[in-house]
Amino acid sequence: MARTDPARAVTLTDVARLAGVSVATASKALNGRDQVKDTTRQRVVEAAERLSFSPNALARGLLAGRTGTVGLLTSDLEGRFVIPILMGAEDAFGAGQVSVFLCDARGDAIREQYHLRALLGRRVDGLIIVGRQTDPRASLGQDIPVPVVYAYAPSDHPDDRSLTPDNVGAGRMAVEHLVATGRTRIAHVTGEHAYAAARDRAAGVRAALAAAGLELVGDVMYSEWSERWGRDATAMLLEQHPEIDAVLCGSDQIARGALDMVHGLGRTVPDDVAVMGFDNWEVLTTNSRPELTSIDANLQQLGRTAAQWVFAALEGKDVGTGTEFVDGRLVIRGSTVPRR
Amino acid sequence: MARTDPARAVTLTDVARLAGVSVATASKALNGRDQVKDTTRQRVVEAAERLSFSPNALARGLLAGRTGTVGLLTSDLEGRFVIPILMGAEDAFGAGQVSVFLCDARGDAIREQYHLRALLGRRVDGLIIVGRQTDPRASLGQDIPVPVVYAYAPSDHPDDRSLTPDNVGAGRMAVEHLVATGRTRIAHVTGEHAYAAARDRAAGVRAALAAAGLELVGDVMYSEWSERWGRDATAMLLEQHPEIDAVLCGSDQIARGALDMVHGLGRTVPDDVAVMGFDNWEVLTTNSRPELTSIDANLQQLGRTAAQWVFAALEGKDVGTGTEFVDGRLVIRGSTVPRR
DNA sequence: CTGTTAGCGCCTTCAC
DNA sequence: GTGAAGGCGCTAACAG
Repeated sequence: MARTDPARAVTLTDVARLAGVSVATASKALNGRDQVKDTTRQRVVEAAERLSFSPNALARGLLAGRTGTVGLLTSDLEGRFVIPILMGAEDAFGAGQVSVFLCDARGDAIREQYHLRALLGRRVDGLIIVGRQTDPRASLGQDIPVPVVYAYAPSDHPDDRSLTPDNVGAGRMAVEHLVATGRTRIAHVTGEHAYAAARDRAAGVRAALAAAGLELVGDVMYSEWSERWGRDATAMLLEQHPEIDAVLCGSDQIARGALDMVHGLGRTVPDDVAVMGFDNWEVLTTNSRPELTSIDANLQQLGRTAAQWVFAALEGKDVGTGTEFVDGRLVIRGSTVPRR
Repeated sequence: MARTDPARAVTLTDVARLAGVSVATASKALNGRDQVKDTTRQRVVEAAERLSFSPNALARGLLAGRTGTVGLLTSDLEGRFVIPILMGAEDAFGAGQVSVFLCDARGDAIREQYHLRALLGRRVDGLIIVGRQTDPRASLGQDIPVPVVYAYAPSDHPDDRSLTPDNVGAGRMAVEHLVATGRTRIAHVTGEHAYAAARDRAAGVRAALAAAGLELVGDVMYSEWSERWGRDATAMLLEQHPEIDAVLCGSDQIARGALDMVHGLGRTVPDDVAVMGFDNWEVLTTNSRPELTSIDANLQQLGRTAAQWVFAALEGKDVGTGTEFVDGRLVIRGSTVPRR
C-alpha cells in the first residue's frame, strides 16, 4: 500500500523556501499573476514540480468561499439513472475542475438529511438531487444556502428548479414511430399505475393515437415493471386481440418479456408484430433478438443541463423556477423495422 | 431554486455572538468538550439551531489534517461494479461521517491523472480505485500521500493493496453446485479470453470437474460477453453434444442467451438442461423464465472491506500488501433446481 | 468554567 | 517585483 504516514503534505511554504522566495511571491507565480519576474516564476514552478506540490483546495476554498465541489444526492439504488446524470454533470463541469460528492440516501429520509448536512458542511457549491422515479418528490426547502437542481424526480415545490424527462412526449414519439412504420393496431403494456412515468407515457400514447385517427387496442395495461408482466400481458393480448400489429411497452424490461412471448406464440418480430420499449437500457435493448427499438431519455444531457444550471446560478444568473422537460430520443432497432 | 446569494454562510462567530460567548466556548459547547457549564452549552446549542449552523468542514479539515473525505476513482462506465462498491464503502464509513468523491476516468489515463490531482488537492484521506475488469491495472505508484486500495481490478504492483473477486473459487463453486444437483455432462460457455475473469472462472471449472472425476463437455468456449454468443454457442453445443445436461455460462448475459436457445430447441430448463451464470445481475437473473442461478461476487462486501482498509491504514494500522480475494456467493434459483 | 492567542495553508491587499 | 501582514472558520493550548 502507498505510503501511509506522509510525514506532512507539501505546502506552498515548502515550495517558497526551495525557490528562495516568499510565499506571497510563490502564490503569485503559480497562479499566473503578472507581477512576477519571469525567471522567478520559472524557479517557483520548478520547485513546485520537484516537490509535486498540489495546492490545498481546502485552504483555498476557505478563503474563496467556493470549493469547486458539487453534491449529487440520490435515492437511485441501482445507479441506472444516476450514473448517466453524473457523467453529464462531469462533462459540463470539466474533469478535475469540479469534483462531485455522490451520496446514496437509499430512499431513507433520515439518511438523506444526514447526507445533506454533511454536504452543506463540506460547503459544496451546489446540489443536484436525483430521484429514482419521475414522480414529484418532497422539496428540501427554500432555505438551502446553495443552488439546488432536482433531476429526474422534480420537486413538488414550484419555486424549486427541476429537470425531468418528457414522458408524455416520449409516449407520443413512440406511437408516431410505430404509425410511421405502418402499424395501426397498437396495444400498450406498461408498469405500475402509481408511477408518473407510466401514466405520462400512456397519456402521450393516447394523444398521438388520437391525432393519427387511431384507437388503442384494449385498455392501457398497467402492472409491474417486469419481464414477467411483459410476457403475461402479451399472451393475453394476442389471445384476445389477434389482430394486433404492435406492442408498445412501458419499459425495456417489459418489452423483453413481450418479445419473448410473441416468439413463443409463433409470430415474428417485427414482421407480424412490432415491439418497442422505453429507457434504452442497452444491456436489454442491444442483446435481444431482434434488437429492441426504444426511447432514450437523454439522461446524460439532463445531467449536463442540471450542472450548467447550478453553475449559472452560482454566477448569479437567473435560471428560473419550475420544471423543465427534456426531450427523449428515438433509437430505432430491428424490433420495429425489418432489416432489408 | 433555493436562495442563490446566501449573503454569507452562518459561522461559529455568529453563533457565539448570539449566545453571548466567545467562539472558543461555542466550539467547546458544540463539540461536547466537558469544560462548559450546562446552561451555557444549552444557550449555544439553541443559538446554533436557531441559525441552523453547520460547521465548516473545510476549516476543520485544514486544522485537523483530516477531511473525512475519500476518493473513488473508477473507469467503470456503466456503474455496474462501482455502485455496489460505493454502497459498501458508505456502509463501512457510516452515512455522513465520510463523504465520497466519485470520479469516472472513462478508461482514459489522462483523465485519470486529472481526477487524481483534483482529489489529492482536495486532500482526500484515502483512495479506492475501481477497475472494470479483474485484470491487473497499472499502479498509480508508491508515492501517493494517502492510503490507496485497488478494488475489483488489482494493481500490478506487489506493494499495493488490492481486493478482487475470487473467480477461480467462483468457477469451482458453480461446478460443485451443478454436480450436487446431479449434473455430469457440463459445458462452459464464456466471454472474451482476454479477460482474466473468463480465464479464472474456467480454471476453477476445470479444477472442480477434475476433483469430481468429470470432464468438461467440449472445450471451454470463449467469445464475447453477450446474449447473442450465449444463444449461438448453445445451439452449437446442443447440436454437437446432445447429451449435455448443464450449460455453465461465464456471465448472466450469456446465460440469458443460453436459456433462450435451450427453450428454442425444445428442451426444458432445468429438467433437461441446467443453466447458470455469474455476477448475479438481478435485472437479468430474476426476470428470466425460469429465474437464473448465479454466483454473486459480493461486491458490496468488497467495497466495505476496501473502505475498512483505508480507514485502518489511516489509523496507522498495517493492512499488508498484495491481492486479497473475496469469496463469491451461490444464489440458487430455478434454472438449476426445479421448484417442487 | 470562560476568554485570549495562535495557527492550519492559502491568497489578497498594501507597503517597500 | 517582492515581501509582510491580515484573515477565511475553526480548534487546541494556555491564561484568567
